[in-house]
Amino acid sequence: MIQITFGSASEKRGATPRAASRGASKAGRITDLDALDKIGNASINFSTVPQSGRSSLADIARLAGVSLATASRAMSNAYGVAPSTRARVLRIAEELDYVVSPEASRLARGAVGRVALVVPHVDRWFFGAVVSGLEAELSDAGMDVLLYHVGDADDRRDFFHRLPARRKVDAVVVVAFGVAEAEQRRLERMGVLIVAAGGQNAVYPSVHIDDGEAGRQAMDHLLFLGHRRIGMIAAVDPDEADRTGTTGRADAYFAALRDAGLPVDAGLAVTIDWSGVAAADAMATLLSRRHPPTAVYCHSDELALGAVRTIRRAGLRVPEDISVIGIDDHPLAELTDLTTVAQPARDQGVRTAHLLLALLRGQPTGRHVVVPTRLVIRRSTAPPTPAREG
Amino acid sequence: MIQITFGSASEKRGATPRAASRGASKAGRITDLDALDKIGNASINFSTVPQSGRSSLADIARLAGVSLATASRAMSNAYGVAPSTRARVLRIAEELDYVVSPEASRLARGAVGRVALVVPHVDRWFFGAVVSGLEAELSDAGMDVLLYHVGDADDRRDFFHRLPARRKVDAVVVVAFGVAEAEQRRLERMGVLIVAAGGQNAVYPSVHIDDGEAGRQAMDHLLFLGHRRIGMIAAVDPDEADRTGTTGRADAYFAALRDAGLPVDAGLAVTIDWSGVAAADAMATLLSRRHPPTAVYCHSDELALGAVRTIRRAGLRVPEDISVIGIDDHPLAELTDLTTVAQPARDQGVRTAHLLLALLRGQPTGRHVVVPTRLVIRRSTAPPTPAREG
DNA sequence: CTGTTAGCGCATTCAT
DNA sequence: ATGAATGCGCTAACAG
Repeated sequence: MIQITFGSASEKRGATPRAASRGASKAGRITDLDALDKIGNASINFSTVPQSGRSSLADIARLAGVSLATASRAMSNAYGVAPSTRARVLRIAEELDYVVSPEASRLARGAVGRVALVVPHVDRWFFGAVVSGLEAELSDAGMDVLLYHVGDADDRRDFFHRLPARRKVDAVVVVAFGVAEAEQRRLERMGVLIVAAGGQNAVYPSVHIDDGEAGRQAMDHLLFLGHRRIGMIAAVDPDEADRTGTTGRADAYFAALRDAGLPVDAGLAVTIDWSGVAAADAMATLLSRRHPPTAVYCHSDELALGAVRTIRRAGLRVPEDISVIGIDDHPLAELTDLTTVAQPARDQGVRTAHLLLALLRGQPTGRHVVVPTRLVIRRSTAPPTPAREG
Repeated sequence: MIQITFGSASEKRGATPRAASRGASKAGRITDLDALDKIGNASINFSTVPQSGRSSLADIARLAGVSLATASRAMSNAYGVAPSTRARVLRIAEELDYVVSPEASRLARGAVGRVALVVPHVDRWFFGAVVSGLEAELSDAGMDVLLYHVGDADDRRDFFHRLPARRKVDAVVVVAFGVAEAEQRRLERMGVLIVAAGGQNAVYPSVHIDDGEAGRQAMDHLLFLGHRRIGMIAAVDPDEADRTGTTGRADAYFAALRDAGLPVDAGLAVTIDWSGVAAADAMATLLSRRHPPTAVYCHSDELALGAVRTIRRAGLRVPEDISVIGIDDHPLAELTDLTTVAQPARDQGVRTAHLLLALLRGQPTGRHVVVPTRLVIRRSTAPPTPAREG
């Protein structure tokens, strides 16, 4: 027979039941779900649908003819209960569609099994991808994922003031943003594990790319192609001014120029916030120089696309007249033939989750994971045209 | 009357404490946080950081010289407590950095104050934007937001099998995807409110655009420009075959053609999944026709960008040789000068949250909200070139 | 307005 | 292996 149970308790019980259900569901999804529906109740009418979890452990215990304690053990502990008893309890629970009350369970146990994700922009690709990776691994580990979106400075201030996740989670993941010192202290008052995903953050365990290296790969590619007058469209998060930010991408620009023995033209580096349209404007600025660059290094693909738009509108071609390179390997970079330095986004989320879980379990682990980036050459970069080099 | 409130008690505490802290924060964010940190403890050393919530309501009550009940009331109820008493309790709580235990509170209260977001792709712009809107409104309302990512068919099956959110939430929001009938039955067993965001879903209260109308706007624009041979790159979610899907965008294509008295060339409509690279391939297919279209209507901006890439690689120009239109108004559509039918993404999330909250409070409300779309003309569409009309 | 008293549903000692 | 008894921290009657 199909032997499935749901809810938090069942999640800890080991693989047996789920394996069984998978085995029994070869027939396909729909059929499978239908079969499940038939367990315990045939009627599907909405008003008749038994609301899961309307019964308590006590009910189960009574029906199974065991004590509350035994029922509890049967539901959660791997041993300490006779196999036959356990089976009986589980069956009853199944029939009643019983689910343990997470509130009660957690209250009694003390643990919470939840983690908070603090994200500045869920709607930007990179953040979404990181969150996606985090969610997958964390929920696989049986944890619930709470989402906190701190878009603007107000959200942010409010979050750190109120710490709404306080006492609700075992850990918090700050996704790709720097945390100011004062904010750090607030965070620490939560008394929970803190890790950073996708942002260089020395104070917390973290996984991130090496921004300096990524920038260097972009710049070196441009230099290798023969460009000597390279512009930069740099971005900073307006809220990050005083934080442990990632200036690595900007530093790389100057370092690469210096190492190549090239002069730095202050007029060729413009700093904006992370906005494509701002980048478009910035590109216009660069084109207004007496000697515009033959190539532009942008801190992200989105910025790069903004630059490309302006270049095209000016009647120039990419890459024949001006080369453009970004960082990220945004999905649309492939569609827009943009050369870029790829960073694994989802993977950073996945790894952060692993780091987090290891830390939570007290397993030994490194505090920082650096994931590699790599140059992806497409059609937005090429050697400079002699005519324009002058 | 129904008198429901959500969130942990401390969140409802009224404006007094927060107002006070805000009042003291005129000096700026950092200083402000510093000030907060100083309340109750001066030492910041990590090992000395008082873990918030290590004290219980009982402690507060004792220190404030009141009973547990009064302390509880002071923390959560708006009235029934003498202002002076309440102030005292609140102050003590503040000093001890006390936070109510959500588990205990919810266990005793019965309510949960949480909602689950079920999302197929957090890393795609539209979904991220909807989630962003949902999160903002829901957390403003004091609700916690649980995220469930059901990427592929396996995730999906697993979610509906296990219903991991069972008993953990007051409501679930399915973000932009159809729910098969069998899945509906599973969902309903959760016995909670279900609403749909950003997807046409007749069975649940929902907010969405009119896909047929959106498609019609795109097609009509193309027709108005004079195009007679229009291709379509249609997309369907591979997992959505048997669900209450949105075929509206595809239907609009045929309806528009019919209304314009134009013949339908089966070879000009190709259906793929929601992938830009697949769209690029599809465009190649269209270009391989004996009479390629002079304009292409794509079900999303991402698909449109894929089409544009192929067109350009073929040495043709957009829009001179072939016009391309999408749907969404993805942020990058602006940067890539793509003409499109804009749909409000974040706003759909916001409105869904409002709908959800109203429903939860038992307030009267319509079951379905349709948000408008509008044509955004950029530079990827133009009248057909006579030479190519042949 | 405030204090007393029961639970909320479950996980754990202890016993047996 | 199982049962009885406590307690997790808080809220909601119910008195006073």
